[in-house]
Amino acid sequence: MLKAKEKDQNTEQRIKAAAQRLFQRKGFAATKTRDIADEAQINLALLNYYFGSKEKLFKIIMMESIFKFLQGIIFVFNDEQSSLEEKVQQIANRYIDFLSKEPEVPLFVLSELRNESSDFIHQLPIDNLFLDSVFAKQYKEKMAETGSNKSSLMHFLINLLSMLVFPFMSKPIISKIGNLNNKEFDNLMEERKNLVPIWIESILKTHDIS
Amino acid sequence: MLKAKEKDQNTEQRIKAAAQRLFQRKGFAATKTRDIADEAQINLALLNYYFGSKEKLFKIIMMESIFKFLQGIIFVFNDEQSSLEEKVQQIANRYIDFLSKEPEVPLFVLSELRNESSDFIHQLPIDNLFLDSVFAKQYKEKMAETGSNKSSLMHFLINLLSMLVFPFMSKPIISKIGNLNNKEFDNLMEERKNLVPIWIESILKTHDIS
DNA sequence: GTCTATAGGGGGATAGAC
DNA sequence: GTCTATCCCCCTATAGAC
Repeated sequence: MLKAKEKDQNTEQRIKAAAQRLFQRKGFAATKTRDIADEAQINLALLNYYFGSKEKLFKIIMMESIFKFLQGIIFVFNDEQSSLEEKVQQIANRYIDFLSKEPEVPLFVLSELRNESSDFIHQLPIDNLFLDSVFAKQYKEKMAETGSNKSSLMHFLINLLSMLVFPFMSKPIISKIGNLNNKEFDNLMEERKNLVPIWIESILKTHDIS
Repeated sequence: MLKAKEKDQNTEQRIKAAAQRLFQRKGFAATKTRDIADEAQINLALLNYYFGSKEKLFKIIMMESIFKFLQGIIFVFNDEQSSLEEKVQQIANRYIDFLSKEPEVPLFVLSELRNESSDFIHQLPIDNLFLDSVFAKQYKEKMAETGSNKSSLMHFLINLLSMLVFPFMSKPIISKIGNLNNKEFDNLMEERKNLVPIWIESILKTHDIS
């Protein structure tokens, strides 16, 4: 099905939009070029005309998805103006908003990434982007009395991302376990925008990270 | 490659073990029956002889994986003897141990589950298993003063599972961001056995879940 | 740029010998 | 139970007309 705003898009954009939906929903191997052509309502041959091959098209979608996935944090990490607490709130807002719109992205990225043959990860320019970030520096300062090390910093990041991203990935199970319909699930996620920063703060105050 | 202890297994077991490794690592669509036959070092025709079809074999692996994934919590939920805090510690121990051995399970289960056409979820006997559990009852009692509702209970469960499961699913990205080798990553996970229960407790004491 | 037709190969499954 | 040989569909990709 074409979405409303895609009706006047050109062919290339239509193919990309269709490919994104299908790849993200079903993965590379389960998505057939015929499905993409149908979804975009274009002729199958046009996929190769514009993108060369299924794999090339996939790589484009994957790189864009990874970028979106990291976008939520990368730009916030090195903001010199905001405090650590403000950064946490920023990240929470960005991720919940983003994932409410595109909930399939993290599962898509991570499940295609697990195949070690795909070396998307090594291409990413994030080598010490986090460890040397303003975010990490502010964390160390805040934890100076308690004594912080790399482990505690990583736990901090893991906890933040876990609480924001995992619920969207596990939506089917969470909804089933909690007997939630879509609206109830969305409300729960919206609540987490404010709750996660509070919880993260209370974890930091625990001071038992040693 | 055959693992050591599989050398003396019979053919059926070998096929299942190989199928499990490949399905969990690459998913249904990306796994070829020929790959499974090679991995198990058996003749391709034997796969159909024992299991009928690729899909039937897959369903067996999937049901077993889902069971393993839920096993970590289901049996703990309704233990009448242990306190809520003990249950949290139990779940942390079980999940970290299990996921350290079989880290691919959650990503496998969740990525195959997202395809709504697969109705594995509806077959699961977990309808009000959690909401009516001893675990949930104990949570309500503990939170009685603060005032607890279904939302806060679900947030509690989501936080617990997130902090335990997500880091294993995102290992490639976490390792890359934190510049961690496998040993460092494993150590970090082992630390979380004790840390997650502490953090969960400090979140509960926040009393800002409203 | 867009279409039809088809090449070419891969992959699931089975027949039938042993 | 295990093997070889093979069927046949489906999928990606392309040639070539318009």
